[in-house]
Amino acid sequence: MTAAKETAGGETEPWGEVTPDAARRLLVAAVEAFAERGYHATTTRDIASRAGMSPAALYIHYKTKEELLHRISRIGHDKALDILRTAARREGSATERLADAVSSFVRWHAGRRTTARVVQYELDALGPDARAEIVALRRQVDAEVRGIIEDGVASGEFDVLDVQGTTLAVLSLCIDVARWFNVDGPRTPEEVGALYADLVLRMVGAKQAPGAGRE
Amino acid sequence: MTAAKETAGGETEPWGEVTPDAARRLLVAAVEAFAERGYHATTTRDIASRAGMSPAALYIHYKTKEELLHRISRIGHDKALDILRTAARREGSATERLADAVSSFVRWHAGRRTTARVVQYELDALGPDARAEIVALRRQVDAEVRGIIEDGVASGEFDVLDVQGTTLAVLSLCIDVARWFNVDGPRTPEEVGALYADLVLRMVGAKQAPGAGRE
DNA sequence: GGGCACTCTAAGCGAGCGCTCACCTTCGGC
DNA sequence: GCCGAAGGTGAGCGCTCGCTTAGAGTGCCC
Repeated sequence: MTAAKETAGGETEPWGEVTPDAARRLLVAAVEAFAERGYHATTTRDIASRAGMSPAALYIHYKTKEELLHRISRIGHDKALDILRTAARREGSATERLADAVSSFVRWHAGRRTTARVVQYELDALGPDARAEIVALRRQVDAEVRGIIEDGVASGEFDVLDVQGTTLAVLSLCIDVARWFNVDGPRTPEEVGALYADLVLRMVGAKQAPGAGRE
Repeated sequence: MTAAKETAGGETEPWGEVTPDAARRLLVAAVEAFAERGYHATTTRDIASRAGMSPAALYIHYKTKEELLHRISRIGHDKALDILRTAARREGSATERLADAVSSFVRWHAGRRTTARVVQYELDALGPDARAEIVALRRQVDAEVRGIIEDGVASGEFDVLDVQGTTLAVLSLCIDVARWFNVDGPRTPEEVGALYADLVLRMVGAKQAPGAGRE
């Protein structure tokens, strides 16, 4: 009642699982700051002031600046993995599932670009233990995409020489969207998602798009 | 005579254009440090000690730490642009030129990964003026690739719906190699270059590889 | 063989960093 | 109406940062 939900729109509330309200405000401020300037160029004073608090308040909710990055990275990777799993395990042909996976994964990287940027590009700033945890999640991400491609090869839908290499390329293409996507640019996340789904289906030699094809 | 050339092998001497010997050693040290830990996490003391000098020696050859990054970024972008121009302006079909451009561009990003990483991922650490200069070079990079794709569409070799979007995706795919490529990994830069050339030809709907095709 | 330009070092300055500590609120339970 | 837990602040500690300064070593020109 003191403060209403502040996020604008769309899908599930982004950082709803971060429970004390002040902790969530700090975390959102950290995501913005890390995305804009990078982890190492961001100061704890900057994060706190974006959240409307004093520098000391940060340490009531987080032990260190690195713990903030760790929490952000963990939640972000969970979300990314969830998106891919949902697409990979739905009903439909491998072609449909791959197109769905790529377009939704790309939509997330473009639409939630600030989060995705931190999640994908600040991995090296984590300490060894936290890094290992995140790397394990990334391997699961890789496995989901590889699984769809393997299904398509097995069913004869796809024509792929190097499954692991192609998986890597597909993921790389999607992830890099967080680097170049510009909110003020000419493309919407949906448009980029549709374009990329088409490009990826071409990469795997699919017989072409499920519905979105040219005439 | 006191100290021989130290680089191992291949192509043109990488930082040969940096003239006082000490300035080159500092610049090479900075490339390594920036690539490993990022610009903001690298200290001037770290750079100087990698070059075997005292911290103050850096400021004899460079005004600031940022000037070092600027010089690295400038030389690196010149090199990247040179690679693409060479491929784009050789003789041959659009298919051959695109395959050549992608495979050589990818070979550079994988083989000179440390340099490429700094060049592609530390742009935001530059000040407005230096950034503007580099962004102009990037537009030329984009224009070279777009030119080849437009040629292929005009000649009927390629089937592309969104030329600018596809150009962006091709470049994005190549650039991201600098993020994930691992020197100790299972693939050589040449293998990745060949794989990526094949994938890109598929993306543009080329009638398939010029020589490297399956049977 | 003295002067000078060039290169480099030892020492350290002011600033800003991540983080801590002593203390002050607010508020539900009894 | 008092109490303790939870959440917050202002001040500041110890440290390291980018960068500067005074001066030493070296080689080349005349």
